[in-house]
Amino acid sequence: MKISELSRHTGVSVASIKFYVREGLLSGGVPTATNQADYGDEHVHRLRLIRALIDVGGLSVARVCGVLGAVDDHDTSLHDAFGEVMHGLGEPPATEPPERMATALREVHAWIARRGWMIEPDAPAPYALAGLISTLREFGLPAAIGEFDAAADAALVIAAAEVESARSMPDRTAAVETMLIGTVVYERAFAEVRRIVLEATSAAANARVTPRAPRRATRRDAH
Amino acid sequence: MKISELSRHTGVSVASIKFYVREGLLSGGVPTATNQADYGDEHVHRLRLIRALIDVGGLSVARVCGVLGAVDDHDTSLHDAFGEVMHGLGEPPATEPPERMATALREVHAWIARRGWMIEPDAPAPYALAGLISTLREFGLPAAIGEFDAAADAALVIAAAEVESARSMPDRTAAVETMLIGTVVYERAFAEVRRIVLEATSAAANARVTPRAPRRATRRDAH
DNA sequence: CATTAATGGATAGTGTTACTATCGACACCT
DNA sequence: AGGTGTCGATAGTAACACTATCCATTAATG
Repeated sequence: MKISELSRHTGVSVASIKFYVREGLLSGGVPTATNQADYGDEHVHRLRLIRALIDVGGLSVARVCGVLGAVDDHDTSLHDAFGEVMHGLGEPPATEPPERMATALREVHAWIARRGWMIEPDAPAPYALAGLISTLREFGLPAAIGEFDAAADAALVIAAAEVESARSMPDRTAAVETMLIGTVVYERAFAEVRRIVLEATSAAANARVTPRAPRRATRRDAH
Repeated sequence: MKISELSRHTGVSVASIKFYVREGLLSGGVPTATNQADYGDEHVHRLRLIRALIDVGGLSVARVCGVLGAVDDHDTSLHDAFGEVMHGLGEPPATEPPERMATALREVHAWIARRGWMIEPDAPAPYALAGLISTLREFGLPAAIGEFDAAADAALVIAAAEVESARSMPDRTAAVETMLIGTVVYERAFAEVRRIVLEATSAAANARVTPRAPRRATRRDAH
């Protein structure tokens, strides 16, 4: 496959493909002459993965580069590679005053222990969650940790399915990629589900207050 | 309060505050002289809101401007303002070939109908969800719509609490702001919960395969 | 076989975003 | 009186993600 065909198959411009190769996200094609190289299905696949990470996950090119580095490093186990990936997906440390969220952080850790989960001590997610909880409280929302139990249960089911999908993959790379794409895409999917639910809830609450007679003119209807 | 004090209270540089005022995100202080203006608590609050939208929600300054415009427009109801906000939070339309995700879109709409939700027909979330589902399938993950039922139930509980919090606010602006901050921050919090769960699940699956005797040398331990 | 189009590799340029720095005139504070 | 703070305006900057151009070479086409 020539680079122009790779471009057409993936919808990524030739110039961008060259850019990704330069940046080390994508390996170059196999050279068949001084000015000719051959690209295969693995390039198509990798390119799709890159675009999903950038478009869906909102990662920077540099971040994608790091994450894919962990994917390609065959010396790490599936779980370790996945840990790397999780670490790479997280925001850079918030550099926030950690004492402001010390209470929330204790709650989060207690919650994790209560649920019996094993989390690496330097995982960024608990810190991030604690920061978010204290932000919510700052804005007057109560935000008890128990609110997340139902969300965690929902996530557990999907996570188990994802891990199962990944483990059933033919090779390690495919497994890591599956975890990766699952993490990024399901994460956004959860967010979209939440938005749908939120809109429905808001509409329902609105209907309760302004009940079932939409034809009755209000001040706003006239504007 | 002088601008330098406002800066110290919020951790936002004076130059950035000036920039936000220029861009219309933040109103200027009340001028007390040619070169003096007075800032109040509402500026502190607004600035925190802006930073939360940018840092937590990942919105661009332009997006924040639009969203805050809806917040400040007193001619829209709480629900309508919230709809504006949801619309403003979404990604710009994916410009993806919609036929590729037609199946997923039908499933999403059927699911929404089945759950009895009222969603505005031009809401971006269902399209986004459909796009994500077809991306998942493209990568070999089954992604049935029913997988999201548990997540939706979990979101429902929190959404109801959020709407309740918002409706109990003293004024409309505070209510919209509460919805806004809730949407953005809970969304990220859900994502972090998911990451914690995913890591725990991965660790548990790993432990099952390589059980409780980490000292037993494997091929990989030696590398 | 001549011509046109495409390729690889290299380097330089572009548009956007989110600030940041500087400036001059003026004002507050001690 | 003088040093710092401030306003409003304008210009500059750093990062990012491409995009454009160049050239020697080679594939594809008539």
